[in-house]
Amino acid sequence: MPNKKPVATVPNPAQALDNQLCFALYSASLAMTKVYQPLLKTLALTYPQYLVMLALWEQDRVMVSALGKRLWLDSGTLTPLLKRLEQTGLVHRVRSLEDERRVFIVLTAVGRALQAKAAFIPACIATQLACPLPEAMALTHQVQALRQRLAPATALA
Amino acid sequence: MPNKKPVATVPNPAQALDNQLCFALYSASLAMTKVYQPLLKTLALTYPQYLVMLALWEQDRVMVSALGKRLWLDSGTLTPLLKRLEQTGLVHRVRSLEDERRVFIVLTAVGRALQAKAAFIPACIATQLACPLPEAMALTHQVQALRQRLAPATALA
DNA sequence: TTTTATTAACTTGTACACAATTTAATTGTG
DNA sequence: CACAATTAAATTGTGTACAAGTTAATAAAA
Repeated sequence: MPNKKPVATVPNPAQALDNQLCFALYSASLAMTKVYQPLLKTLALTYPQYLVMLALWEQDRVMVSALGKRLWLDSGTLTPLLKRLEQTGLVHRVRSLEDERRVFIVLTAVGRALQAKAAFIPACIATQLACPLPEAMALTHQVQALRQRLAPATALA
Repeated sequence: MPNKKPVATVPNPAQALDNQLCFALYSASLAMTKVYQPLLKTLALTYPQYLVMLALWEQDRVMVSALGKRLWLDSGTLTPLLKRLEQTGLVHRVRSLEDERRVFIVLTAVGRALQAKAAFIPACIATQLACPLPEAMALTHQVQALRQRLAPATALA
């Protein structure tokens, strides 16, 4: 074992890990994923796939790029994910005839039916959050507002 | 092109994407990463590597598992990341002589010196957040509290 | 109307995350 | 001491994320 003691280097609070909003978001988001995972396993969905399905249950027959805009993800992420959803029979990927660059994502009957099977999840999560609904909603709005403020800094298109 | 119109399926607000705290966190965290990225590029660090360095600047000469506890990450994630940091000369990975299962992570001189070079980042981010500091701190605490509530649900050890 | 520019999706390569398993070392127990 | 149980890190395999570049199709401009 190294024979020196642990070294605390800094007194710069701006660099303290626990003062980083980014780290709070990052670790909370990962922790959230882990809470969803056992529930999603029963549906054979990954967490990002679940988000895609939530978006499609609201509106399907959308272009890959529209889905990306909704989820803040690019085609490099979505294309392989959507191919997996197609392979598991939840969506169809339909090339547009009018404009063959476009691919529309359409729910299959199975994909649409999955919505009812997934309906138990929000309540289940709410229980595990141990957080009053108004408080959870307020936090959701604050985080959405933050994302909105970050968007112009990152959007290139 | 599919000749049917877009289909809005559901009136279940619990399944609405914009009501999901998980999605707010997920997308905000990814957006945050994109804001950091051009800054971190000047330091040749990825975003998770930056978080590891923040942790090590607070305290180095720590076991991989201790670092994992601090960052909520497991050895499957950290081991390859730390090997990359070792290759770029920022840390040493020192196998303990007392207990050869353990690996201590120790900053190199270069790794320690990087802290000063990274000191500009928090202020730069704060500017782009366009968010008053007290508000950002309050949000940080709320998200940390949420993570804390999620932890018992996910912790297995 | 050729040419140029733009667009949409896809592909490639790198780096996470993490479940599940493996390896090796240490500890605990009889 | 033997030996089962535990521990720490590493490995393997799958699935994101995304930058950068490609391909093919459409739109715009000369």
